[in-house]
Amino acid sequence: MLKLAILGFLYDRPLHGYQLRRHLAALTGHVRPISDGTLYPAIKRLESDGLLVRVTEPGSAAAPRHTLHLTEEGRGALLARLREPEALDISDENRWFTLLAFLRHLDDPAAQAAVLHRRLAFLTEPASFFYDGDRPVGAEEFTDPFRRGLLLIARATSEAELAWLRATLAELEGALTD
Amino acid sequence: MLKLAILGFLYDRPLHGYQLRRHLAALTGHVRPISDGTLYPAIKRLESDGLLVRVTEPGSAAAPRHTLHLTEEGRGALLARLREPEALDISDENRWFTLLAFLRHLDDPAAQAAVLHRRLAFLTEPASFFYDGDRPVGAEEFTDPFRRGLLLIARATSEAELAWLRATLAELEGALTD
DNA sequence: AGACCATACCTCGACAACGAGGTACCCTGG
DNA sequence: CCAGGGTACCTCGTTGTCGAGGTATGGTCT
Repeated sequence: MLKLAILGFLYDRPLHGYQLRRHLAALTGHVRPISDGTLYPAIKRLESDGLLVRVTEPGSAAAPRHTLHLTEEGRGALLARLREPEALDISDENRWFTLLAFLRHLDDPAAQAAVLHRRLAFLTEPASFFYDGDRPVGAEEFTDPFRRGLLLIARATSEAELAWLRATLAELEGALTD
Repeated sequence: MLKLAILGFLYDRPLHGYQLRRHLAALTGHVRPISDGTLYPAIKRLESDGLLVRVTEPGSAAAPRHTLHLTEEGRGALLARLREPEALDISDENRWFTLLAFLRHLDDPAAQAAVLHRRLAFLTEPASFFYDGDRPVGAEEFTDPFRRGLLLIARATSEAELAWLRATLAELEGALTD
C-alpha cells in the first residue's frame, strides 16, 4: 500500500522524502500514520528495485535533500499495478482508497472501468459478518446495538459506494462509445 | 486486531482453532483473509501470555482438537482492551469494526458510551485527503472522477456512522439517567 | 482399493511495519 | 548566545503477517 502511494505521488512530480511524508500523512495519516522507520526503508527498496532515483540537492535546507524521481520503470510499475491490482487492493478499504486516489494516472477509460468493475463485483458479492453455524445472521437479529450498527454502517457505506461506482461506470463507458 | 478478534470470539464460548478460523473468516475474511501461518502463532502467543489455555480433546475428528478456553486473565485483557482501545483501534476502519463487534462484552453502558465518544471525536475532527500546500482540496475541485468519488464516499460513510453514533449515544446515555 | 477432499494442526523463512533512537542543520525568540 | 522547534534523513531490533509447505485422519465417490 505504501509502495503504491509513493509511486502515485511521485508520478505527478518529484518530491523529496519529507514532502512525501506530508502527502502520505494527508492521504492515510489520520487513519494510519506512517512512521519514518517505515517510509525510508520503503524508499530504499524502491530505489534498489530501480523504480526511482535519488538526486541529491546540496543547496537550501538543513540536511541534504534527496529529491525522488520516478524512473521509466517506476512509471511502468505504477501503471501495471493500477491496471491489474491485487485482490487485497480491491477488498481492503484502505488499499482500495489509495488505489482510487491514483487511478486517474491510468490514461485509459476502459482499463479504469475494468478496475471499478472488480470493486463492484466484490461489493455485490453476498457476505455476512456473523454466522450461526452456516446461517448468516442479519442486522435485525442482534439485540446489542453495536453489532447492529456495524452491519448498518457497512450496508450504508457499500450502498453509497455502489451508487458512485454505477454512475462513474456509466460515465466512463459512455465516453468509450462516443 | 487479530488478538482482539480471537479474545472476542472466545469470550462467548470456547472454540477450537478451526472454528475460530471460520469465525474470523466471516468477520474480516472477505476484506483481509487471515492465513493459518498468522492464526496459529497468534494463538500460541496468547497461550504463552496466559490469556488462554488449550484443552486437548482426543475424540471425534481427524486431528486431535485443541479447544481454546479464555482464562480469567484473558477475559480481563479483552475487557481492558475494549475499555481503553489504542488510537489505531479508533481510527482504522478494520480495527474499529472489530472492536465494535465485541463492544457488547463490556457490560457497562458508560464505558461503552466513552468508546463511542472517542470515535465520534475522531470522525468530527477536520481532515482532508489532499492538500495544495497547506490548503485542503475539496471534492468539487477535482476534475478526475476518482478522487471526487473518494471524497464523496468518505463523506457518505462518515455521515452514516455519525448518525448511528449519535443515536446510540443518546440511547446509552438515556439508559444511564433512568 | 485408490483418489480426493474437508478437517485439523503446525513450522519455517522472508519481509513489511513499527517505535525508539540518533545525526545534523537552520531559524526564531528570549 | 543558546535553547527549542522545524526540517531532513537514517538505523536497528522487535513484532506481526504471509505463503508455502508439511502431517495426519476420516469420509465419500468411483
